[in-house]
Amino acid sequence: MRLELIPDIVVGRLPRYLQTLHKMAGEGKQTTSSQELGAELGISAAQIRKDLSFFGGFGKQGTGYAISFLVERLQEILKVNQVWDIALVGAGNLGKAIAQYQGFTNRGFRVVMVFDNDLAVIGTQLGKFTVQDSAGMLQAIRQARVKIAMLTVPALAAQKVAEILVEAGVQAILNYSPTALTLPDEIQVEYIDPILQLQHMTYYLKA
Amino acid sequence: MRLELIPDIVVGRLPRYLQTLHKMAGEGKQTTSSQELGAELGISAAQIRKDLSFFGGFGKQGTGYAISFLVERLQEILKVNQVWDIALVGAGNLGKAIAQYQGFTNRGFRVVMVFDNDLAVIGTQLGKFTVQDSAGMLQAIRQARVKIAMLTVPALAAQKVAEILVEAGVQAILNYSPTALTLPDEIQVEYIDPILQLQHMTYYLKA
DNA sequence: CATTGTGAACGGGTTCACAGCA
DNA sequence: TGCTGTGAACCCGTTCACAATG
Repeated sequence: MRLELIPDIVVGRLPRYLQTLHKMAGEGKQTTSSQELGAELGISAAQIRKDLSFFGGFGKQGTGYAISFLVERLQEILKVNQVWDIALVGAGNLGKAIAQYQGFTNRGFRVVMVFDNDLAVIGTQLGKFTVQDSAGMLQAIRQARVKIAMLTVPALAAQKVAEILVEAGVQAILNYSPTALTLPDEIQVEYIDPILQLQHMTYYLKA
Repeated sequence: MRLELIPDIVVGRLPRYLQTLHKMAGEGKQTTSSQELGAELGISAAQIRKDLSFFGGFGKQGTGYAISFLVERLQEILKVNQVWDIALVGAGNLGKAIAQYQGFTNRGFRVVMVFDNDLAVIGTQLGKFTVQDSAGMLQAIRQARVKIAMLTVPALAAQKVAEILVEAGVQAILNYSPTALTLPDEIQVEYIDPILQLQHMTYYLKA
């Protein structure tokens, strides 16, 4: 369910703005303009101004936007001015890679638990995590009040696992399994499937 | 560059149709309707019919679409009725996971070479690949006429590596690095960045 | 004087509704 | 009768253009 006081497509662009602003800040820039930000992202200046104006007048005529100020506003809007705990389900190759990924920190997220149902994997150490038995997943997630999960299980298991996650109180799922999930409207679901994106590109390739 | 005889947004939905049709075929179904397919994907029936009609009349009034026939047509349209070779650049945690991923086969893709610039990794075995020195990347890709690359290198290296890939003749890049790439218009680029998708979802979460 | 914020114009994607056909 | 294919209507996101302002 995405209640649309603000168009969802606008919300979807905000993280990209934030990403580029972080990069600019890292380069020591203090200020930017809708023009400059747009050029970096391949988005029109007018669109960036309009998107930001949904949330308030963050800029100054003549000078543009103060980067650090805009970063703070966007973090507030996206609710990433806090750290969200994430449960990772599926400790296969991909799950292992994600569990060890360092890039979540400082962007509002951290993995706090890893589950699998494979006896050969349960109990093994994965970075700083011990892989837990997914039999106890519902309880563990509910108790820790984790609201976000990443799903890296085989396609056939995804729907079932997702339903358990929802029952455990998870409100947002990032699904790496190549399957569309059917879940209640109020659950946020995003998909990552490299094959879909590759196939999109091959359409445009010369044989 | 995406020349628009067919709207790009339509092309982007075709892989999803294909994915669901594959699943239906695997369940033994022979036929489906725009209604049924749409329900599965959360897309309106009218939209599916209109999308498909850009490419031809694939259905039959009264009965719907023959799944195997539609799968073949979509594979043709997306040019995945062949196997595309992929070069993987970056043999870190994520690159390793992708190199060993079994899901590309039968969807039109296979990884054929893996590169890295880290001396500690070059020469090591990664599934059935030996990690090659990225110093020889340009030559190797050019010689093998590889047209698609996946990028799993650190953000700061991504732009530079992408430029080498383009020089080597790569026409499509799937970029897992959290950076926007600036490349010639005719190069296809798609991005995978879990943080952008997580931040999109947190907007809708209750604190 | 550069650049924002925004109402109005525009364009294109989605939905509607129905004719056509197995 | 059931479902496709499609022109027309509709809706919504993007671009335009300019007044406002530091």
